[in-house]
Order: sequence, then C-alpha cells, then structure tokens
Amino acid sequence: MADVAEKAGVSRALVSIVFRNQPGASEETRQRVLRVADEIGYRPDSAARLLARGRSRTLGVMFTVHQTFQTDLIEGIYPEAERLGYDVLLSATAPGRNEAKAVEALLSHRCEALILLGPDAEAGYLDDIGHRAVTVSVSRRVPGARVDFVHSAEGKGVRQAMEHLVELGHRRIVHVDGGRGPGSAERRRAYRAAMRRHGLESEQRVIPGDHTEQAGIETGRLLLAERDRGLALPTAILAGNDRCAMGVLMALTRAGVEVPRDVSVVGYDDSHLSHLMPIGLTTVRQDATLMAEHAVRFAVERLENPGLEPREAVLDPKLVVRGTSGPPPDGAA
Amino acid sequence: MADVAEKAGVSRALVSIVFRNQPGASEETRQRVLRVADEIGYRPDSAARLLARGRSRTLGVMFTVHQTFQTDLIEGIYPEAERLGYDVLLSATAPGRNEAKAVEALLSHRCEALILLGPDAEAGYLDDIGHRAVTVSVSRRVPGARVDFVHSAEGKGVRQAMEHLVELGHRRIVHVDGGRGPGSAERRRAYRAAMRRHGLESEQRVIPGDHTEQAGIETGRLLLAERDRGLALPTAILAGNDRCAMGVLMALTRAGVEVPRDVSVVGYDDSHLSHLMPIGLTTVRQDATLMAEHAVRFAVERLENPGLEPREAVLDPKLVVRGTSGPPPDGAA
DNA sequence: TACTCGTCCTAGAGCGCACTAGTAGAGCGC
DNA sequence: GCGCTCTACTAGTGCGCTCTAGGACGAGTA
Repeated sequence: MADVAEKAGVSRALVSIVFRNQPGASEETRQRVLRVADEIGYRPDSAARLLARGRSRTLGVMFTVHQTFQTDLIEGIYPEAERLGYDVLLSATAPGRNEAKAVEALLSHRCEALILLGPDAEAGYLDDIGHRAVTVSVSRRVPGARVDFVHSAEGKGVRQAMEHLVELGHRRIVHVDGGRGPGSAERRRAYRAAMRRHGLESEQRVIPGDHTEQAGIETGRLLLAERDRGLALPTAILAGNDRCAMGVLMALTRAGVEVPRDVSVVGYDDSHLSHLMPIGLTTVRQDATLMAEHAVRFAVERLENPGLEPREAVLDPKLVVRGTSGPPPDGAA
Repeated sequence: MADVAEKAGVSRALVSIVFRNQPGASEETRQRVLRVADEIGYRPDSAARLLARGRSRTLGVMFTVHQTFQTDLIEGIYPEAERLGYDVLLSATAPGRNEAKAVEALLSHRCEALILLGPDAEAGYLDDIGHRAVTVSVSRRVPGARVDFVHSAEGKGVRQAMEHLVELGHRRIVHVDGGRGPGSAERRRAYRAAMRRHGLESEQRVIPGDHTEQAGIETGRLLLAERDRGLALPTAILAGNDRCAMGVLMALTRAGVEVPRDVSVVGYDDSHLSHLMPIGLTTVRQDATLMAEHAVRFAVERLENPGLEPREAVLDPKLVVRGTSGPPPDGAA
C-alpha cells in the first residue's frame, strides 16, 4: 500500500480511500491509484482491514457437506449477503470435524454473525455462541438459546403430505423419522397428530432413522424382512427427508417392490435430488432461497441494530406431488 | 488480551506465549492464564494473529456447491490440512458468483494457498493466480499455468469402462461428454481412442453435455426422440460423470427403457451418489480422499519450500461394476 | 478584504496480536 | 564470591490497514 501511494504520488490514506470507494478523491487520482495498484499487483489485505475497522462485515456459515438441502441454502445465502454488503465464509462439519470446531474456525476468523444450517449441538452450547455472536439457526429450533430461527412450518408440510396419502386411500402409513436431524421432532409429532386425526392411531408407526440414504436403505431392508416373515408391507412411507426417501426407494426397488404401485414414498425438502429420481419424488417443498434470505436478513438486521431480539421466521412448505405416490394396491388392509 | 494479562498478573506477551502453546511459561502460569481467559471469554483474534505473524497457515478451497464429487473431496481436505497444522476456508461458486469472485474472497482473507476443485477459468487467469499464491488445480489440467495438478488417470478409467462394455458385447456405445467440465477433454479423447482400438470407429458418437443431471436428461430425451423416429438406441452410454449418468437413467427409466436390460449406463467419479441408485451405478471410481490428501500436501510442501516447482499427481481410477451395466439386448446390431 | 465552505488531500494513532531483544532471578561449579 | 546458563518473564515494535482530525486551496458570500 505504501508502494502504491509512493508510486502514485499520494498518501497511504488516499489509497485507502480509493480502495474503499469512499468520497474524498478526485476521479483523476482515483484512476491513477487504481492503475498503479494494478501494475504493482497490490490487493488490500482483508486481515489488516478487518483489524483496523472494528467490523468485519463477514457472515460465517456452518453446514454439512453432504446435506443437499443445505447446499441449496448456501446458493441462496451468497447473493443476499452480497446485496447487503457482507462477505461469506463457509465452514463445514464432516467426519472428524464437529460443529464446535467449525464454529470456532468461523468465530476466530472474525465472522460477526453465524448462520448455522441444521445445527445439532446442545442448546446450552448454542446459547453460548448466541451470546458471543449474532447467531441464526436454520431448520432447528433451539429452545431457550439466544438465536434467530428460520424454518418452515414442519407441521403444515407433514399434514399436507399425510392428507395426500390418506386421500389416495392409504391407511398403513409409516414414518421413518430423522432422528436428531433438524426438524425431525416436529415432523414426527405432526405425523402422529395426523394419524390420530384420521382415526389411524392404531396404524401409527415411527421407525427410527436419520437424514441419510443409509437410514432409508436400512428401513427398506427392515420392512422387507418383516414381509418375508409374513407381515404386510405398509402401503405408504413418509421419510424424514429426501435423502432418506431415496434410500427407501433404492432398497425397495432393488427387491422388486414397485413404487408407487406397491408402496408410496414421500420425502421432505424438495432438495434438487428429488426431481431427479426416475419417476420424480413426491415431497414437501421448503423454499431454500427464501429461507436463506431470511437467515441473512435476520443476521444483518440484528448486527446493525444491536437492541433487536432474536426472531423467528416460519415459511410455508408445500407438497409437490410427483411420481412416487399413488393409490394403495388393491386389497391392502 | 490486555485484560487477560492484567487479571492474570502477567504481560501480554506471556498470554501470547500461552495461547501459542510455546515454551517459555511455567505450567502454573499457563493454567492461570487459560483460566482467566476462559472467565473473561477471551479468544485470540485470528485477523490480528494473521497480521502479526507473516503467515496465515490457511488454505483456501474453491468448489462448486452441487458437485458431489467435490464435496467428497472437501471431506478429505479438512483432516489432512489439520494434520499439517493448516486452517481451511471454503468459498463456493454458485449462480451469480463466478470463480474469480470466489478466489478473490479467499485471497483477500489471506489464504496462502488455493486449492481449486475443477476450476473452469481460462489458463491465463489461473496462471495469474498461480503467480500470486501457491495454487493447486484438482481434476483440471491447466497447460502452461503455474499450478500443481492432482487428477486421476482419466484415460485409464475410461479404458477400463470401455473394455468392460466391449467384453459384455456392446458395440453401439455413445459418450455423453462433460463439456468444459474437469477431465472431460481427457475422457472424450480416451473414449474415441478406445472405440478405435476396438474397431468401432464407425460407431463412435459423442453427445455434447456437461456434468449435471440436466445434461443427462436431455441426452436421454434426444436418444428417445431418435428411437421414435426409427433409429436404434445405443446399447451402452458412457456418461461424463455420475450426475450426468443419473440424468440419463432418469430419462430412460421414465420412458420405460430398462437399465441394464435395454441399455447399459456407466458413470464416472463414484461420488457417494452412485451406490445409492436403486440398482447401483456402474462407474469409474476416483479416490477422493487420496486426491484431497495429495492436493493439500502439494500446497503445503510448496508453501514451506518456496523453491519447489509445481508438480502433478496422477492417481489410478478403478472401474466399479454395479447394476447399470450388463450384456446388450439380443439382436442388437 | 475577510470570511466561510467544500473539495481534495495528509499526518498519525491505533486495531490485537507475534516476535525480537532483553531482564530478573535461580541454580551451578569453581 | 564470581561468572555462567537456564528458565520465566516483559517492553516495545511493527504487521497493513482504517479513521479522525485537520491542512491547503479555490470558489462563493458578506
């Protein structure tokens, strides 16, 4: 920077002004400084910049590499952050890299706010970081923690899916839940409520799972094993999310069970996976773009308005009927 | 930091020593400093830390959100970087956020080295950044640019796939290429060479595509439309990557074409998608973990040894035969 | 003329650390 | 008692930038 200043015949402060695009420099000098900087190959060092101004204008996003819905969210976070003049840093959780590690990385890189996509840490810890930095939790409600919360109305989504299935004539509807996955508790509850409401309390069945294809596969195998022991297959399966639904589909199809002729399968998320299935996955759509925008806006507004209390945004999900749901086979109980 | 120093009754320098885990502090003081820091909620500011020491020990990784193979790579990058004492920052390309933007973000956050996963920018630009920072390109050869290069032997992979198909009896094998996608040029060339070598030059056909499901779907539709006009379907399709193969499968299956009975489909990458297909995708496996480790090691070694010239690592891919490949239908030409 | 004001610019302090050079004091041999 | 080394610590500088306070100069106003 000093080199640029010298070579352009101005002070360092002026160079700073030019690079911050601030008023206080004539168009002529501005061009000259920019030209010289380009020649020298100078680029402002953001570490020093962060250090010098109090603020970093950087949002940290924690996500899980393979959760397709989360990567859908990231695509929505970037443009909204850019629009509001914020930088985005990504930190992934992965096997061997837990959430605390990912969060520490973001925090120590001076992120002013954290956007946590489907965090799984305990409420106490999240409350801690909520006090250290503005924090937004996406898809996971954290009772008692000082964090904003963006999610879709899981209850409504599940209700729509269940109504769809019941209208088609299904009664033996099982739910593979998402374990500790974000939104799972709410979806599980809504499934139970819907079964009760339709007088199917006795048919209720929740199979423990999680938000991976593996869980779906295992569920499929479990149900097939039961069938081989003489029990009837359910006529419909409501999966915890799309990835899980994929797994179920895979296990069933491989065993010759036809979807949706023999069994209907419904997912959740409408991640970009779901329309890629050979027959298209019937699923509950969460609007990733909208959720991302809300998350960014919550973070930014709270940063620029420190008095603000954390808020909650609830978006309406919407059932998308594709090819994996249909009427139950004739003669199904 | 000053607060911690004061409250612990030591100098700031001592606090610095403790937090850097350096010799020069007694165990007793060490514990005291740590305890006080914890009480106050002090955490070292990495921006200031970066600024103060010359080096940042941070690797920047550019990737594309939805390329599953790249997210597989990221999972491998983290542990290796941590092992070598480096931090990792992620920056994604996405619609509206091109590679230059993603790279600038990393560079201005003081990443010492860049690991670019399947970069698509022109060689001149990559050479530029190769001169600005240690740069590793994964999966894309950039002739003439000052970058390390980690990839798998695309030629070998394609050759294995082609041999597998030819041995099964296929002759009408088309290739949906990956357009400008990483490795595509090499795969395309290898396909052509293999066709020639097996005396199938006249059957050669490359359909332009890219590394997305959409490209696969469009190819599927194209082939189906041709069939409806009386042309025969190919008996095997070699896709540019797994995602493209998925798309092909989807289009064909939806139209009632059975895989592999009517058509065999082979992918490339063995991303975690491929074993999830209902029948399992036959594909060419690239070892993501190994590639990630090489990339990190190249970057780090060149950082710590500035004299080193950029290198190239070629890993051997391996055909994984699953359920989407089989003998061609009887009577196929 | 004397003044204000606006534009374009500069000097210099300080952001939170790391690091070099150095000090104080304990322990040791002679 | 001396010098010596080793451990445990500290003062002070500088990393590359931003930002506040203010200066120089010309144009407009009283």
